Formats: sequence, C-alpha cells, structure tokens
Amino acid sequence: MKNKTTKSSEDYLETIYLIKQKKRIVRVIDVARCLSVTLPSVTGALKKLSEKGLVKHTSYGEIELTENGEKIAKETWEKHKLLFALLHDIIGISENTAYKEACLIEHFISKETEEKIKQFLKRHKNK
Amino acid sequence: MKNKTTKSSEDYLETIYLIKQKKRIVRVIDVARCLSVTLPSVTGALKKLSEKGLVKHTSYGEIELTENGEKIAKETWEKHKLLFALLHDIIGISENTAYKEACLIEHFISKETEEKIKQFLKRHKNK
DNA sequence: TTTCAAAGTTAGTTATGACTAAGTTAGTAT
DNA sequence: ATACTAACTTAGTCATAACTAACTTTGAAA
Repeated sequence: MKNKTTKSSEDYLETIYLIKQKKRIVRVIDVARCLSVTLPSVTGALKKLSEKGLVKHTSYGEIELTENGEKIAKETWEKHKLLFALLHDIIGISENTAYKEACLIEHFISKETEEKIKQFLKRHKNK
Repeated sequence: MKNKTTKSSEDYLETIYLIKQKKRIVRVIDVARCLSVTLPSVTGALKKLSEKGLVKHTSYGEIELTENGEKIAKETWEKHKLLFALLHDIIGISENTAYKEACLIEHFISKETEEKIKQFLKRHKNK
C-alpha cells in the first residue's frame, strides 16, 4: 500500500490547494499559469491524480481535492512555509529566491527535518 | 552557450570527485555502488558527461574528471557541506538524515542562498 | 597460457513528465 | 439561435534517466 507521491504530484496538489484559497473554483488554466506548464500537461497530471484518488475532476469541469489530496497539499504547503521562514527570516535570503527554493526543497525533507526546523524557529522567534 | 547541468550529472560528478579523494583510481563499479544504480546506468551517464567535456573515460578504463567537471563537482560538494552544517550542526538534524537531504537539496540552491548560508554559519560559529 | 569470474558495455525497454498539433466543448455576445 | 473564442482534451512525440538481458573485456589464478 505504498502510495509514493512524486515531486510533480505534490506541486499540482499544492497549487490547486493555494488557488482554491482565493478563487472558490479551480480551473485547468489557473493551474497551468501557476506552474508555468501547458494545458495538456495539467490535463495529463489531473488524470493521474484522479486515478490515485487525490483529486476529483470531470471533463471541462472544476478541479477539487479529495480528502487525501488535500492532506498531501497541506503537508507540502506546511513544509514550504517552514522552509521559507528559515531561508528568509532567519538566513536572510531574499523573498523571491526564498519562495522559489522553498518550493523546490519542500519535496525532499523528511518529517524529522520538518520537526527540527519547527523547533528551531520556535527557539529563534524570541531572540 | 548555456550548458545546463542536471541534478543527475551533478550527482555523478560529485561522486567521482569524492571517490577520487580516497581511491586514486575511480571505476564504474565504485560509482554504481555509491549511487545505488546499476553498471549500465553509470556507463550511460559517463557517455553523456564525456560528450559535455566533464569527464574523461576510455572503455574499460578509469574515470577522471576534466577541469570543468571538477569545478562543478567541487561546487556541488561545497553546497553539500554547507547544507550539512546547517541541517546538522545548527538545526540539530541527525547525521544520517542531514547527509541524505543535503545530497538532495544541494542541486537546487542558488549562489545567493549559498552565500547567505555561509555568512549565517560564520555568525553562529562563535555563539 | 588458458580459463574464468568480475567488471564493463551495448541494445533495447520502461516510466515520468514535459511538449506540439489538432480537434472538441461550452459559454458569451450578437 | 448562431457563431465565435477561450478553455479543455486527445493523440502522439521527445528527453531524461533509470532498468534488464546479453555480450565483451580484462586481469588474476591455476
């Protein structure tokens, strides 16, 4: 029952999740613009994500995350926020670079690392 | 003249560089074991790296880095060491996890980030 | 010097995930 | 109601980078 999520899947789920916060209805073109990919790339990705039970998507319709999909999206976004805080607030990397690199690194850090960063940030908040 | 190096190429170059520090002669099987890939994967990778002028490799012979190849290997390893110090020494992540994740993250950080981490570590050395 | 096992190569396959080209759908404007 | 356009899908291609199977080379032991 090992359902390994790829970097790419996590990116799509996270993007859908973030668009949903602002737009109520998420469409293929929104995702394509956010990720700088073409429409067919999104359609293809959604097909795979549907098969894995991570999104609901009817042809020409709106895109929604399933419970599992939203769980992964939130976890990924959580990592992103932690990494951004570390890179930007603590280490002093520019907002832009920190955002972009958090987006790349978020796919590679373990639960252990996430926890340790969280604790580290807590310690350094009141400094 | 944009010679983009992939994550995979960087891994091979870095591995060859590190083996060379210990073994004088680097062989296909050493690289395969280090990276946990098969021999044909290494042969294939070396062919591409040769074409890009990053390694010298004669059939059934030893593997050597060119000047350019060594430059990339050193840069990658430098990032690895910085990330390891950040993750392990500062944030407190276990040696094993820190090493593995530094190895993944090293391919995604910019010169800016590298510099900022270096400065950060310097500041926190005398603490 | 012959043989044989380990190392290495070649050829062909697979998976992922992007792309273009071409065709379909659906909703807005007339 | 019709037509038009933006959004979307389908089909097929390409690049990367791994893999297995089968064959070749090399060097060390007999």
